Amino acid sequence: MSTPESRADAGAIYRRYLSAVMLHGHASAKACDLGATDLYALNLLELEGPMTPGVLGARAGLTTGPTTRMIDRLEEAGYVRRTPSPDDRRKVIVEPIGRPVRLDEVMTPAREEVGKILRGYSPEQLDVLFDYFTRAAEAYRQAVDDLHATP
Amino acid sequence: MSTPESRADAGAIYRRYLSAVMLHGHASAKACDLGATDLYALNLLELEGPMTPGVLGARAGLTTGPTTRMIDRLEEAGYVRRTPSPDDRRKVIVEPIGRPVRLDEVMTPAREEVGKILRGYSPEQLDVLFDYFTRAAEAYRQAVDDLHATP
DNA sequence: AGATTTCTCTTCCTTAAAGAAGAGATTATG
DNA sequence: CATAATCTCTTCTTTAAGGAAGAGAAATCT
Repeated sequence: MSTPESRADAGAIYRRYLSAVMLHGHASAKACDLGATDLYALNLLELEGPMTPGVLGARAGLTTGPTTRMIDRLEEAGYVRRTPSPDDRRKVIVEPIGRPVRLDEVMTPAREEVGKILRGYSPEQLDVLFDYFTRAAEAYRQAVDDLHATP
Repeated sequence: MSTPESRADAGAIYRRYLSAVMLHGHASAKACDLGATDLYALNLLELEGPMTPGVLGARAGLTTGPTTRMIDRLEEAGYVRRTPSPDDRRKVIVEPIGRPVRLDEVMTPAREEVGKILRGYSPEQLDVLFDYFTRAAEAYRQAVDDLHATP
């Protein structure tokens, strides 16, 4: 499982892994009646924290009309909350509410399975994995920014 | 970076990582004018290999009409190819075409950045990571199946 | 062989999400 | 202090994707 030959299809393994993650995310969202854009916004909020409808819409590639309605949907479904901005009364802050309950629930089986996998590693191995998670997350976040900058 | 305290927010790190991966996948697809369903189908094909429109549509949660049109879109965009099934002339096999060029291109910056990160690990550490990728992919794939089974 | 089922595709209709334009409120600017 | 700019939201229209129903070809069953 770690011979030089097997390292050759590292790319394939990695693509397969990414596909599985994406597939699962999508399937979970669909099971919660969450559209693609709504899921995108939730991921954005999870990753970057609370932001105004303006920037949220811009980063999701939406004009203001759809942005308002998307936030309406997310708020009604309990994923998000609108708070007036303290320093500018025109603005609104959209913040994710803890963990989206419904989504969390749907993802539980996968999380437990992954947890099982992770518990099979030694502390040193876990250090490697979480080091990777941290750095890869930042790399992907950065890549999204760049994509958004040069369309 | 590996103290017991930091292990406490393992969940947060992992969620953040998943969000970043999803976000990047979505953003890349959008940059290629790929809708959510089309991306889902591509991931499915990447993960499970060629399949008929029937099963593809079923696994994507579509009826036959939208399925045909989705495959039309993917085929026209060069992501997929239709081949007549050799053993049943009613059937069609939908197979992904190598790596989707356009999508591949858009994802290049992230891939290179992740490659850079991976090259920073020792062979033993890479073994751990790829072992994880392999097992997690299977876990997610299984979870999607289960989601699909019990809606 | 004839009837039935299976599979894909086509056509028409419905629905959900996105764009455009502008109103109302608030802040910044000259 | 008045004008302009900013921010969110509303309304109306457009577009893209999905559902329903059925046709045509081919396999399966009796």
